[in-house]
Amino acid sequence: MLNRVILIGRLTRDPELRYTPAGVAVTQFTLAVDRPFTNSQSREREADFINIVTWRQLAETCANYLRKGRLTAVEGRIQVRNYDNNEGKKVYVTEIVADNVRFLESSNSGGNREEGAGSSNANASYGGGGGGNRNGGSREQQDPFIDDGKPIDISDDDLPF
Amino acid sequence: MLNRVILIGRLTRDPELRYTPAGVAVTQFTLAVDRPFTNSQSREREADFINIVTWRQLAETCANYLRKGRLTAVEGRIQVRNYDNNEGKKVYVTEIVADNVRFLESSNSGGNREEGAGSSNANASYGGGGGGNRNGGSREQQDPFIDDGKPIDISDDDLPF
Amino acid sequence: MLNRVILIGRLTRDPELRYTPAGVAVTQFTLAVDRPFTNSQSREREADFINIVTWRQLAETCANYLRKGRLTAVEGRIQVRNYDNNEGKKVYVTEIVADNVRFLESSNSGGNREEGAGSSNANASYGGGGGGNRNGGSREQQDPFIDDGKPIDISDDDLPF
Amino acid sequence: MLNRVILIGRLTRDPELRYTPAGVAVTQFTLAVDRPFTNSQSREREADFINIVTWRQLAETCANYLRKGRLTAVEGRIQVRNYDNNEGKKVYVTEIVADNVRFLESSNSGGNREEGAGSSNANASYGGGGGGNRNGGSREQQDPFIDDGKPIDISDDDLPF
DNA sequence: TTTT
DNA sequence: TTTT
Repeated sequence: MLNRVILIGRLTRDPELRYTPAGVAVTQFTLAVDRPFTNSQSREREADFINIVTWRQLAETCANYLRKGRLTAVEGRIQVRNYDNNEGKKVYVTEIVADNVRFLESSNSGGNREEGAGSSNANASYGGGGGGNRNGGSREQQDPFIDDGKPIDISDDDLPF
Repeated sequence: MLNRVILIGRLTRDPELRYTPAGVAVTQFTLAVDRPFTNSQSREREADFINIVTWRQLAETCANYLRKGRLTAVEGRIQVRNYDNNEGKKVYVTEIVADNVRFLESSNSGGNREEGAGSSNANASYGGGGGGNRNGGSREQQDPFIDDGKPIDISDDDLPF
Repeated sequence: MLNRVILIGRLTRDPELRYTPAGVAVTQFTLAVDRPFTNSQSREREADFINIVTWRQLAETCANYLRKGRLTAVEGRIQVRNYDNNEGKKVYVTEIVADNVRFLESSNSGGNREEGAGSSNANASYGGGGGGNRNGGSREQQDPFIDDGKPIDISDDDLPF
Repeated sequence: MLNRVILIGRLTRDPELRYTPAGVAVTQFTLAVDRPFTNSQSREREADFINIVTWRQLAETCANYLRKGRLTAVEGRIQVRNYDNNEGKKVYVTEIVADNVRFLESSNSGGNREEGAGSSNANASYGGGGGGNRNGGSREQQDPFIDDGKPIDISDDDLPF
């Protein structure tokens, strides 16, 4: 009924941009979010590694401007997908479907940047073009990301927008 | 670095209260949170089922007053634990460590209640006793909830408070 | 750069629906949000009274279904407007521009309801019609709500959507 | 009942640290938070200027490490105070009582810094010393900040912690 | 499988 | 494995 998440952390690697068969852009990345306390045994500060998914225009902006190590703010909703793995067992995947991403470090201010040309310090815009950006999402029965690289069996109808 | 989640949904079943070997109260429940859109194929409104964990004083209040079906608001942080399952494979568990829980329905206003005595419409207090309530949490290497019922191998030192 | 507010509280009175000269619906109400602690002197629990503004489709839904006393969740952004009062002094108004409102109590479950016909327990939908709902807002130089009742000098161009 | 705000913006000037007569540290600053859209007339991106208050340990950390222009994340609750001005009129002040502040730019990475010695890139810790940090707050009847500089009439009992 |  |  209400589902809102706000995170600030750093990308663990460069974002991955893909396209559904219907041509919809999807970008995934993982945010390392430091915990507010240190582990009582190791005395070390740990992090949670949280998977982020973005769709459409926002996906392309993220793919263009985010890089490993960059400090980033993400706003979105928690989504729990499930799919059947190769042993026929249900696997649950929790991820944040982002509808707002803020680049807190430009390409020349932080993070490690092995990229050739420095990218601009642009910010992700709210939503995309003419459509709502609140309802990005993916489907239930199958993990669109598990079949790495090959075209995936998703029609436009599967996407809730 | 910043990690905040706010959810409103309904309990899928009664909460489960346990105690660590050191006597720390832990309550778990699942919140069904309706998505803001309907599935484009089935035309049905789906929900995300999100696992919540609470610790200490808040755990006991939740166990006392929450019941299956009750509308509830939860505030907390996303935590990703992992443990090795019986096949030696790493399993990742995502859950919300709540530090604020609001009971939006009292025992006599909604939800289905098969419980004998009606419970009060009390609200969960902020944190507990004399300590901070922001840093509840569980440990990394082992799932404290997988070994259902039997005493579990967690010392007080594992708990970050 | 990022501006997000989530509140749960009760309406202090029935919402007020108006229309700008261009015909855009605006609904205002105030939420009483209990503080998480009691006043250290009076030992009483106090509340913050927070002004909410909604626009367009959401404004009409709120006007139709919300009533004084109802428990309500509001999601939006903080906005600080200012206008010159009749003494030529700048007055600052802080309010929440809501883009998501959840009715936590239907007409027959709580709040005081003097209304004749009971209204349904409908939920506010995300945004409106075909446009983005993220960018509701009001303008800077003049308070559209101060000139109570009479038509107000706002053209459609003033509204950022 | 639930009251949560998360902001990212830049300080409009250096923070101001004061002490109540009882010796409690209070720091105030203003955050300029860019709106997610441009003004439809001026085509310019505007900002909301939002007042932040922090108490105790967090107040001192903010005063030490924040400077004008720095990109900063703030988490807290909205509070509406009121006081009677010199004409006996009630004035309402809305501010964010922060319980978590994140320094997104260190002294050597951004913002304008006229300060002599570079300050460290420390982060505000969660809460302070031995006490809870959730319930910072200020009092209702009088504005502790209006009587600039001179000792102010607040006893410890006025402060809800 | 992880970031600074 | 799911709630209304």
